[in-house]
Amino acid sequence: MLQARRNGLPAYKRIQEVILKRIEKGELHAGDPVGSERELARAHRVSLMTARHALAGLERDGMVERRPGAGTFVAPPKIHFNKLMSYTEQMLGRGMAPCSKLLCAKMIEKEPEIAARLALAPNSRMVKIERVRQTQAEPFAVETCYLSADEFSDLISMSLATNSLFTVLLNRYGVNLGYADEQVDATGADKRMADLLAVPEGAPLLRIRQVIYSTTAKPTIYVLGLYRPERHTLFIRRYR
Amino acid sequence: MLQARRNGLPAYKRIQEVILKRIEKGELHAGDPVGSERELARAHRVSLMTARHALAGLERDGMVERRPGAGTFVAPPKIHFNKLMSYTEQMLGRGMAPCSKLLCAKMIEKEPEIAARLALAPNSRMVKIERVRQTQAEPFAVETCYLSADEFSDLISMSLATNSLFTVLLNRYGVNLGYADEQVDATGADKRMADLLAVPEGAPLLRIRQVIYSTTAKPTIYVLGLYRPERHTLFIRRYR
DNA sequence: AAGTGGTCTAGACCACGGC
DNA sequence: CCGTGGTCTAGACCACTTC
Repeated sequence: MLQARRNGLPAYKRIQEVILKRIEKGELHAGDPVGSERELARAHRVSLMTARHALAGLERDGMVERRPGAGTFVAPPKIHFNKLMSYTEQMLGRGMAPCSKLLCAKMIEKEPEIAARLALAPNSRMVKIERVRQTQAEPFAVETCYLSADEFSDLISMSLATNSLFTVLLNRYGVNLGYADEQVDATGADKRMADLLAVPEGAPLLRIRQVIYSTTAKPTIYVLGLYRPERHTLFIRRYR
Repeated sequence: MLQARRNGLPAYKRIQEVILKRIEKGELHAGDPVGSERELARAHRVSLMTARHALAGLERDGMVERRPGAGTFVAPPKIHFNKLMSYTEQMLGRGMAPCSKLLCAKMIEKEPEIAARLALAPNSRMVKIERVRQTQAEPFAVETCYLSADEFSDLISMSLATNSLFTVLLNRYGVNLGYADEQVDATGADKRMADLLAVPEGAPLLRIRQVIYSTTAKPTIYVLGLYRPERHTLFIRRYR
């Protein structure tokens, strides 16, 4: 019969999308059976192996659980550990309104240490964007982003107060972000930070240095974040 | 022909093991082709789908990279991000000698907040183990572990100065640790910590609270760690 | 053009779970 | 017992990369 490939999609992906949509719509809840391999194969008129491939993929993504001899069931909603999310996404995920104040958006050069983090030549021009993150009127973080000026020159003129940097990068430049390496430690607030974050000078702050890579493994953004510990905790899950 | 299942192993796992062993032995290096699906199928006398299944599994585990139209190649050795490792394992992995000083190992009770982290009744008895971690003579962390006294009562009499807690748990109690949830923030050193870590009072410290779960998802150890930031940085990789 | 991975078929037997 | 997922066969066509 050969794959019909309506939608241009492989059969196994079509099956996955049907199941995902049913979960999304609320037709299927955690613990509900999603249908056996044989059922799905019959319903979608594909072979067993193809239905199986579809379910195996969903299991790998943590969407379903397969229990030998029993069936395949919708997995309980996962807490997203170790996920790379923009500030906007993080806030919305917690049901809060993202709110930040732009401190500066300008060109810099001769910052060889920062350039090195982005794998650029030592004296490369870079865009620097500094923002205070806040909940209501209370500041809880200062985040400073650096990007290559060559690639993202007109970023400084964009409305980053209202748009997520991630979104701008994707829509304006077609850059998809893939993963990030973070370096976490603690430091004391200097005078300026103390002022911006409304804490005493020398107060302990959580410092996160983050290099965000595109899906093509190119270092794209360097972020230096300083967080008030009583207002921001980092959650990590480690696996054996 | 039916699967012969010598070794009692499925064919695809046998194929995986053969490849993994060749990498381990140094016969195959990063970038080397591991053989095409068709080659492997012929060599192991299995069908294409089975050889394919073997390679797909290795790819999921990050051991090989598959490039359509080109072939399947040994993946570059991966840095172990977000891995749950004992202090001993971490030190050995960096080529350093693990060294720690036991401050106390005793029974406690009436610590409802800690008991709650381990999903125990509020007034449960627990084992408390407090250790200073150091490189040479320089202290860089204080780690305090809590475990259920019911299950691990004779832990206090064991030689934790020489043995990894992870190892003791596995060998003595048959407990296999699976994953951990960490909560990271910053705090200031109180008088006692300042003393133990040889820093000024109020100095910023990285604080990591960790609940370590067994492979059966049972909360087993609660660890409170305080780290000197200039001597200890946390590395995390986040994925999109 | 030859070879590779990606998708797919239409069957098969096995071990295991729940009734 | 019957249905489930887990493994496997012996073929096939497609899109792609490499030469």
